[in-house]
Amino acid sequence: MDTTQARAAGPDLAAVARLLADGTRAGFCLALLDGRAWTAAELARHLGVAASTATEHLHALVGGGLLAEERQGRHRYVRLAGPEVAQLVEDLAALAPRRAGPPATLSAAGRRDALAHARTCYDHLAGTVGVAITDAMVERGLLELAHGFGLTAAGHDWLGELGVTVPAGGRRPAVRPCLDWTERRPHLAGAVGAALCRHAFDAGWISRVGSTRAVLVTAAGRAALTARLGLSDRLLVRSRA
Amino acid sequence: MDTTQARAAGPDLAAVARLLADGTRAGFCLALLDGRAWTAAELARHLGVAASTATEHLHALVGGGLLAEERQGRHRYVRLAGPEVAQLVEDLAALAPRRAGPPATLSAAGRRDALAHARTCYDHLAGTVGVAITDAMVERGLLELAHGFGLTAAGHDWLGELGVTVPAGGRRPAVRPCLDWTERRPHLAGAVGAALCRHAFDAGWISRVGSTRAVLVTAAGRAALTARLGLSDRLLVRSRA
DNA sequence: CAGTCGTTTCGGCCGCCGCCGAAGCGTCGT
DNA sequence: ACGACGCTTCGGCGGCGGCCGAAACGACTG
Repeated sequence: MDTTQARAAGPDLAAVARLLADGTRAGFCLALLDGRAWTAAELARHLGVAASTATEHLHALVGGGLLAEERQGRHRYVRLAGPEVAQLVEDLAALAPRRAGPPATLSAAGRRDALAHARTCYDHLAGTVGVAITDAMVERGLLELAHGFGLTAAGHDWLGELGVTVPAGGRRPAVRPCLDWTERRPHLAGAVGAALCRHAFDAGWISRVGSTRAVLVTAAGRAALTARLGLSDRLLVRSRA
Repeated sequence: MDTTQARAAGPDLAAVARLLADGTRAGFCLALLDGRAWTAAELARHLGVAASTATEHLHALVGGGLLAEERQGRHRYVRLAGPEVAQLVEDLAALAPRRAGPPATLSAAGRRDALAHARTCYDHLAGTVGVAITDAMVERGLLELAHGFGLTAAGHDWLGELGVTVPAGGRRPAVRPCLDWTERRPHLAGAVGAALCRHAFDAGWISRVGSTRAVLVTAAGRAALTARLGLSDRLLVRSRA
C-alpha cells in the first residue's frame, strides 16, 4: 500500500524538530521566550559558546523560520518569529523532563526563585503570580474553563474598565492556556494574556528584574491586583527578596 | 551574570526535540496521529526501514514518553502517549515547510486527495470536512471564536441533542483550535472535538477508508450533517471517488 | 585614520547516531 | 513438536553536524 513514500507525503516535521534538537539552539529559543530581541553575542555568552558557533546556529534558526532577525548597525538582533513558535517551544518545555539537579550557587538559586515567582512567558505572565491571576479570573467568572478556555462577557467588561483593548479578529486565539513549567498548571496566554501583560507593564504594576525574564510586582501592582482580583498580598511578595 | 549554566537551568527541550528530529521517528508519530495503535512491523513497513531499526526508534520514543506501548502476544502495539503529544506533533506540522513535490504516482495523488477531503487528526476530524463542520458550528452560534475558542450554551445543548456527553473537568481543554495542514485553517479539537468524532463513527456518519487516516462520509452522515449543520452536499462528497 | 568590537566564513576535528544484516528469543499456529 | 513470524540485540559502517580558532569584513568610536 505505501512504501517509502510515507516520508515524502506529509509535512517535514523532522526539519523543524532538528532545529530544536540541539542544546545550544534550544537554549537560544528558551532565552528568547522572554519576547525580546537579543544580539548574537548576548546569546553566545548566555550559553557559553563561541561567537562563530552562535552565528551558525542563528542562521539555521532564521532560515528555518523560527527566528526573525533585524539588523541595526553592527548588531544583529533576533527574536522569536511569532506566537506560533512560542507555543511550540512552550509545548516542548511542558513535555520535557524536569532537569532538576540542585542549583550550583546561591545566586543561581535566588534567580530560580525569582523566575518561579513571576516572569514573562513570551508575551504574557507566568509563574506563581501568573497562575494566581488566571485562577482569580476564573473564580470571578471572567474566564471560562469548563467549556473550553474562553473570555466571558463579564471578563470582556472587566478588561474594558482597565482600558485594555484586545485586538479582535486575527488568527491568534484570544484566550489560550499555557502550561506553566514551574507551577505545572495552566496560565493565561493568547491575545488577552498578551494585552493584559502589556497593560501591567504600562500601568507600572510590574517591572523587569535586570535583564532577565523575571519581573517584580510593584507597590502599585500589589494594590491594583488586590483591588481588582482579590489576590492576597502574601502571593504577590517574594518571601526572600 | 550567567555562564554556561543557562543550559542546566530550564527544561531539556532538546531531549524531546531530538526524538522528533529524525525523519523515520517523525514519520512514526505522523502515522500514529490517527489515534490508533500500530505494531512495530507495520510502522517499519510504512516507512521502509528494517525491523531492527524500527525497534530502536520505538524504544527511544517510548523511553522519552512520547509513545505508550502495549504488548499483546508477539505483537508490540504503540500509540501516542496522550493529547499533549498529539498537540506537539500538530504544532510542529503546522510550522513545518510544505514539502510539496508532485505526487509520484496516480494512486498517491488519489490518497492525498482522500486525506485532504476528510481524515482523523489524532482523535478528531480534519480536512475539508473537518474545517467545514467547525465553520458551520461557528456560524450557527455553537462555537465562539472571537473571545477565545469556546463552546456556547447553544453548542452545549446541540451536543446534548445528539446524545454526546463531553467529559467535564480534567486538564484537557474542552475546545481547542488545531491548525489543519491541508486547509491551513483551524478546526475543532480538544475534548469536544474528540467526542464529536467518536459520535460520528458510532452513528455511522463516517467510516475509515482501508487502514489509512482518511475517512468517508456515508449517506447517513451526509443526511445528518446537512440537517443539523446545513452543510452542502457538494462539500461532503469527494469529486473523484 | 586607526583602533575596537560585533559578526561572518572557513577548515578541521571529533563524536553521535541512524542504518543494516545476522543471529537469538519468545509467541503463535498447525 | 515443529516451523513461521514478530520482535530484539549486537557489531560495524558511514555520514551528518556541532564545536573551535584563525582570519576577514564592516560598522562604530575617538
